[in-house]
Amino acid sequence: MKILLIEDEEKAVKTLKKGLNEHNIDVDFAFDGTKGVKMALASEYDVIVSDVIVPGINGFDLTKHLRQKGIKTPVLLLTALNATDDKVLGLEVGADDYLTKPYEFKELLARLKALSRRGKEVPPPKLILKFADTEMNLTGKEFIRDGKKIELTPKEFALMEYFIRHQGRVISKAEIAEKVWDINFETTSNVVEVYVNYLRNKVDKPFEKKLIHTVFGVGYVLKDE
Amino acid sequence: MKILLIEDEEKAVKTLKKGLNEHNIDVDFAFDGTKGVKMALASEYDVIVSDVIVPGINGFDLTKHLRQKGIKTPVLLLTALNATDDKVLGLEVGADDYLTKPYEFKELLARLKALSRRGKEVPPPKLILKFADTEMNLTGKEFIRDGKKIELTPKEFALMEYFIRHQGRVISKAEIAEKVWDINFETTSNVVEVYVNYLRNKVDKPFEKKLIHTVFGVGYVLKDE
DNA sequence: TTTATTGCTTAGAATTTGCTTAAAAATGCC
DNA sequence: GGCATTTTTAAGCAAATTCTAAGCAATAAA
Repeated sequence: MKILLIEDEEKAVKTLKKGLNEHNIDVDFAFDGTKGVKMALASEYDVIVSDVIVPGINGFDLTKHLRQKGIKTPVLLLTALNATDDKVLGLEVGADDYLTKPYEFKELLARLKALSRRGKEVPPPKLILKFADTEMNLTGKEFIRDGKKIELTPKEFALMEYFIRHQGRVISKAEIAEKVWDINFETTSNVVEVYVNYLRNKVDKPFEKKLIHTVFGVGYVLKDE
Repeated sequence: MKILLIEDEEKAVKTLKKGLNEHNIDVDFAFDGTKGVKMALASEYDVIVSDVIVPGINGFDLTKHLRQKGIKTPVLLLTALNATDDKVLGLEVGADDYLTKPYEFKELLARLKALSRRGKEVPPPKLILKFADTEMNLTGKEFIRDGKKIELTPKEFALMEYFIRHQGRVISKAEIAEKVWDINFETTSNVVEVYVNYLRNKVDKPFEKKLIHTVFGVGYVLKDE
């Protein structure tokens, strides 16, 4: 196992490093948050352990930062405070566990093992929908056509997903409004048309084959013709 | 959207209710499983969210119970950290999704939306009318003769549908005007004639056999002769 | 054969429906 | 709170459909 330790008390680092090494755990360390973020981005760790109060970026912000960058490595925060609010904040921010000082080395070890196991858990099954030469990753919100990634906004993505889930069937604008926009009443809005237009610009225009077809007076169909 | 939340931690309920309400989601809640089942049977929800460990009936048994009663509302179970076995059991029992605590509110929201959408999906019954060598798909507004697809405008389609539904019977122009155009009074308009002409051009002209026949002074018949 | 009636065909005017664009409003992020 | 992005609204334009009207063709009765 390999962990990243972010801690500014030199003595603590030394003790921990020694203790952990004895249990076959490699330890990289950083003395401040800024350095810590850089290291976390640079290499893969099983767990990141950070004191909440360190120079530069503090533990909370560090966690937030990493999560925003898409780093999902489990984070264990260490703090002297036993404030419940801090714990809540820590978890909100994306940390996975919390340990208040002073703690027993055994406890730290146990949690590290648990977190490491968790990090290695098989990621939840990737939900992927496919249609013609397109592919959409529902968990990653990624849409690809002909190998090229296409950036879609959330609404565009939801609309495309609805199309793919009902490929080959003609879908009325009212149905789309209801299922994708949650509009249950008659509406004069033309959002659906606007978004179909947006989708076409991104998904169809750059390609030879068109996938979204209009059925006049009825709605739209997604088909490969 | 309206969900049922079964959770015994009062604080969690409060937080969730507030957060969900902000996203336009109505929340009913029950503090124990027994009450939860009763409520689920009494009203319709888009999604049921239940902690696995609640007083009375637990999340698994609750799901099983509801499924036995024929309730198909999607169920999202909340389980404690690292309980991989729980996941498997939950899904076997008929739950639709699981979320391990601690979870991000965003994630919960995303899954609720996904589940709500799934619950509302109803496989559309394909309505197809057939006559002679023609076939019409009422949901897709597709008309086919002799394997060849023929594009019809909405009015043309409606007229053809009326013909097929009354195949073999002589239909007066007044009847067509009333049933297809919603014209209930005497009219001097010749729309019906015009549209029969349009239909003939598309449906009969390119083929040997004619299907639409004029009965002079009376009306039209659809027959295969 | 003539004539009145009924039906057919056609062009284009009127209407409806869909597309596109820009800007305003709302949302989310630092 | 300001900024960037996303979503919605609104209006004008384009395309397709629907309808009207007029002339022509077919039919039936005289």
